[in-house]
Amino acid sequence: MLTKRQVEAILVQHGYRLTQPRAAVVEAVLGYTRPFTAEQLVSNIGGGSGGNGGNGRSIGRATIYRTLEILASLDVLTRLIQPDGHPAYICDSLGHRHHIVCSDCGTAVAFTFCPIQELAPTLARDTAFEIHDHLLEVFGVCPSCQVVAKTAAAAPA
Amino acid sequence: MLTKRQVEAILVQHGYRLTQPRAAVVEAVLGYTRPFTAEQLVSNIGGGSGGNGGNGRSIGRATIYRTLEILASLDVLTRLIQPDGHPAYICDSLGHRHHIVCSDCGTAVAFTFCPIQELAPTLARDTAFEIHDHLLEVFGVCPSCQVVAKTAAAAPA
DNA sequence: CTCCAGTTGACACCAAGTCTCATTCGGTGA
DNA sequence: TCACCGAATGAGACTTGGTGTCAACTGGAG
Repeated sequence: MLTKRQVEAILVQHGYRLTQPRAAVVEAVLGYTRPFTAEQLVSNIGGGSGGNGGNGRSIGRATIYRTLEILASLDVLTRLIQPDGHPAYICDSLGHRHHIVCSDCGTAVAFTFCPIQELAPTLARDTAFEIHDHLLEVFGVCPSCQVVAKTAAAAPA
Repeated sequence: MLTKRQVEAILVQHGYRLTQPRAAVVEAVLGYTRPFTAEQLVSNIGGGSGGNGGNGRSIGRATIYRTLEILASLDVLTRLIQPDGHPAYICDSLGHRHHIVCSDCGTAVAFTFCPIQELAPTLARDTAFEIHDHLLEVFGVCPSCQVVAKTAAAAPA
């Protein structure tokens, strides 16, 4: 997992300024252990109620969206699609990876193996397409939600 | 490819009424050879300009969204994600399939081979998740757009 | 310390999709 | 054929998620 320092270094390396709002977004983003939406971040550190931890400044909606876009372009964040179809972000190590997301609690587990990389040559040959990119998300139920579901089924209210 | 009759039969089989707006949506949907968005359909057969073919009735936005949802739930339509991240629909034969979509012109080609079905057992074992569903889209450039791109590169304005 | 370009926050705007509700209509039973 | 009933419809307000604009601010180089 990346640290705040590392992310800040990446930003500076790419010519982005290190501002307080950006630091706050980075800190918030690193605090999430599961996928979060831009709007969640807006309601956490933008305007509204506190829970900010450090300063009392509120961060603009546009700034949050812009910063997320920058972090995603630097591969600090991965953009993924939630089971409900909405886009979300998740922060984990660098590199190409996909996620398996729990439909109940939203927990995401990354896996680095990408079946598309194997499939691509065949697919390119069969369809004559030049393959540039792909989108892969797997949805299911995580171990702890499975336990909850079984418990609920065994002892219905 | 399904016919209008077949789709109407599927609707009736599942207890849905066969109404004029639904028939119009089905007809419009079957007319598309590439992915279309709900909003495209709204501007085609809802309100606005004609091009309706048969009757001059305009179909409500809500009705179109509702009908698309029904058709998708009956597997008549497949819901997919466009290169720009927006959801779209495509109408092809029944059954589980994925699409490779051209980032330039939007042409989609289906492929029935699903790498996730092979990957699922391993993934379930490694992550302890119970796998229920997945989302896979491949993006690239179709043969004709490749030709266009090469022609444009060879003879720049 | 000064300066300036990058960045910010506020807010208007837009697009896509959902919700509500009075009205309409398809299909069934008489 | 007709009446009836509940599903379906259309209009439009509303919600949600995201973008664009612009004056003011600020990090950091000199």
